[in-house]
Amino acid sequence: MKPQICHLPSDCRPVSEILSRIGDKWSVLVITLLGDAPLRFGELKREIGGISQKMLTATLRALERDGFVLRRDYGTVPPKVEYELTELGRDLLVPVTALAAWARQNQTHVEEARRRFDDACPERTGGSG
Amino acid sequence: MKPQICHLPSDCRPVSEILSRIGDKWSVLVITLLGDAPLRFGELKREIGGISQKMLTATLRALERDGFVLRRDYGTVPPKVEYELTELGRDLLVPVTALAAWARQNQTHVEEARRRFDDACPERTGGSG
DNA sequence: CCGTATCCTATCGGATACTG
DNA sequence: CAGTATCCGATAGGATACGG
Repeated sequence: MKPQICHLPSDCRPVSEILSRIGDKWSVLVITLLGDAPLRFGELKREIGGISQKMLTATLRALERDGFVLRRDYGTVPPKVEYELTELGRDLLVPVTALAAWARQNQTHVEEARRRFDDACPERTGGSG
Repeated sequence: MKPQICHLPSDCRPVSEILSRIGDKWSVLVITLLGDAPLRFGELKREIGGISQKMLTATLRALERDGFVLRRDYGTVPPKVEYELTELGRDLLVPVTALAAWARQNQTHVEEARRRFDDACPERTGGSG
């Protein structure tokens, strides 16, 4: 997810960067789960229940690359790999948790707004006013 | 833009929902700009500088639908349409701003982590080999 | 058990042309 | 100026098969 060109004050670039990263699909989910406790690959997959190996791997790789997640390979047979949040990851968890709290608190407002919009929309979408 | 099925505790669903919405591409940018002042369509487009009409329209529609943005059509010729944050939108601005602040503060840490990762596993970064 | 590679589809998102 | 419709490339992401 390239952050595209941006002519705005310094606010936009890092924010779009982070948002594109953690807002991608499963990242917040993974971060939240790992914020609770370190988990193995399979445990994460089972907990999430709906993610493909490919996406879980990609998500973890990206998170690891960004320094949010630490991959701990025990090098055993059968393989055992544990993932845990780094300090940066736990740090990120704070504003993410705040956003999560907001989302839970205002969830119904958003849903109502959507219903209102969808109800008003078909009569409006043709013209303005 | 579906949030997919999710078997997790109540945390994940609304968060993924919100994150998928505002983390999509331009939404945070638009919200941040409108958080400063109401703006017309063309002003937004010029300020962002890199967004297409299609995407700006889509982004604003989605934001309007979710109740974050109010579309004010003056019904004049030539057309004049102003967009501003609703109360819900301004409310959302709070955790988003917090995340933005975090992003700015930790931007270098992330970049360093990426460099470290790319330096440590050059053969894995590309994915194809 | 922990991945990787490939295929395939849906969506994202830009460029462009057109309307009112 | 504000917005829509269409075409097109790029990417996200699931299903599956294969490998250590």
